[in-house]
Amino acid sequence: MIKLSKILKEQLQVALENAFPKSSKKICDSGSRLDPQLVSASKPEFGDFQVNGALSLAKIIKQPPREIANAIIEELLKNQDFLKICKKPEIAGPGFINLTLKDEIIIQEIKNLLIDDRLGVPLVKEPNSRTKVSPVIVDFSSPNIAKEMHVGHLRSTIIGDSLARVLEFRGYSVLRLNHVGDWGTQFGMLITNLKRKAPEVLTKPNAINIGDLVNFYREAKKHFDEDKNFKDESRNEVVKLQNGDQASLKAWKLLCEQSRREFKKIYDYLNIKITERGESFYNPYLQEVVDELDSLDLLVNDQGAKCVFLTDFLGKNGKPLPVIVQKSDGGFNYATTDLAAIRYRFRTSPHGDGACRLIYVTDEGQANHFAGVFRIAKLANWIPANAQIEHVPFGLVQGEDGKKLKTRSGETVKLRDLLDEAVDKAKIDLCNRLKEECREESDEFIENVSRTVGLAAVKYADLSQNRITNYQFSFDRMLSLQGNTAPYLLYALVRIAGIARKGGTFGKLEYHIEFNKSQEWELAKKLLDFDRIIMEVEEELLPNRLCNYLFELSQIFNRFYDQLSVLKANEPSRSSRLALCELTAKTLKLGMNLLGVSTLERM
RNA sequence: GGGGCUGUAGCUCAGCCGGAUAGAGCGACGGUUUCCUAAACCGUAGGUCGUGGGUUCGAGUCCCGCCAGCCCCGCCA
Repeated sequence: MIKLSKILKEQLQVALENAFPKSSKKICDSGSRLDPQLVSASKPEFGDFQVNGALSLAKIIKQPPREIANAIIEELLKNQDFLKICKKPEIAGPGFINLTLKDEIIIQEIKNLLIDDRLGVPLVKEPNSRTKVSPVIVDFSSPNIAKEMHVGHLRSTIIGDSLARVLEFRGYSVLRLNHVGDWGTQFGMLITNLKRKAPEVLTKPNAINIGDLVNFYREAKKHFDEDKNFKDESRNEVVKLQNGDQASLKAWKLLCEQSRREFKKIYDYLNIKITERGESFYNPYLQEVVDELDSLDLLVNDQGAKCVFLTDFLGKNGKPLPVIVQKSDGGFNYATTDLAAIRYRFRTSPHGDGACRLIYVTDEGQANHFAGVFRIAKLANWIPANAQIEHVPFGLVQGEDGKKLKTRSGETVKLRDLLDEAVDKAKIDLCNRLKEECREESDEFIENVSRTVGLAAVKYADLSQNRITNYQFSFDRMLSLQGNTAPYLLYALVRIAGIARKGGTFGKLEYHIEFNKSQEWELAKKLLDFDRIIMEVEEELLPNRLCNYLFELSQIFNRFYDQLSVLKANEPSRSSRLALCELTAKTLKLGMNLLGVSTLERM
């Protein structure tokens, strides 16, 4: 319905300018236009849209709001195009104008959506366009090599994937980057341990697996902390690695490959596509970054470390915040890598990605770090004028006690274990219900349903909450069959699939549609709102807006389903209701797909 | 000390660029099944939007102060 609301906005604008030419000209001369403030109605009894502009314009125009509203309406009534779209506008309250769409317009819109795979969501570029659209980069997930993924990676992975999906659907070319921790001092001890414990892995491929590797990490850490010789050797190993020693590089590569294989299992399980480009990728650019900052006179040598002091960010004691880009030992740190990454990602090919928008999905704790790094990138002129760079922060995953989520024994929860537990619980619920309902289903059905429900529950629970706040993780709540949960949405879809199985025909070419019940109108109007929501998610990068919409849609559908029969209705209601079912299913499927959630026909 | 985020019903949370009488879900209480999956639907109860000011036709929303919780603040990421 965004097309319609654009048309209405333009008509209102014209009406406003015709009604108040003097004020309008004044505003126009100052470079803007009078804003009618058209928004969707806050309540059904106010119609479909409300115009708030008359209230705030009262001061500028120097007339009471209701008079202004009246004048706007008079102008609107002269416009034949407007009269085709809306019923007679009404003034309400202190000066709101309520607009209600004509029935035939809504029905026409529903028909349009039924044959539109994009459900009204515009493409950012034409499919045939030859001009290359610069990519949007979504930087998300980013686990560390040689460690297992844990809860800490959950939100970034799920939210990042969903945002990437929405941007892709809008037609952007999206580069999903996994900025894995594949470089740094920890590799010294890992390689040392590897060389001591299992020298054969350097000659034979695939001689270790991640389970061992994780133990290796623990072991290495222990030796490093306790054994002085080991420590020295590790430090030496870091230097060898950085200097490109062949054996060390081989060991490093092996570690990365093994890790990568293990990460891929999780991404495949979650149906998430991501391209690995670790920190090490930017190694060749680190010195350039420091040199360039130096040539711009941004660097200060402080206690041996090269720092950029940010005068508009205050650190301790009210002094400018220092950001270290080269340590006193000559090494680089994460700020340097992040700067090199920003520089590379915005630079044009072949020396960069040529991105137009850069999105970082990390926890809120890194807000300061990114603010500082972004500021330096701006000072160094690495961010093109039209480009956007954004940190998309999210809150902590907490247990039901409100503290950081841990296992019963107090350890970090492994991502794989968490997903398995969700699927197991979904399976138990499913089997109980099958028993109660005396249903017989194949093992394959049970496995598929429990996996889909379990993973959907985990993803949806995370996405359905405003990402900025801390998120209280609860298997019971997310798997609950009531409320704003994945199973509730999946169930609405299953009900529609049931109608299709028992005689409903979807995918017609011609639709004859007539509505005469409030439940039909309410559902129809909700369906028209999908495109607006997607645009909003793209702009605000808040997937919970989409979840909210899908939940409300499911609620409205369930009411419709409960109170009106579809297959047993007489024509033309039967066909009209079938059309609503079809469009509801399309909308739910597309919406959940954009959340990265798979759907089911039966459950 | 400086900075960021958060504070809305018993619990978990929505709340759009400031807009009409602040919304869901869970939990509680009451009701609905010859019918397309009742995993649903309908109804009742529940609020000083942390707090004190300010801005204005209008503030949960914007600005300032305060309180509480979490996080960050030079060689980890």
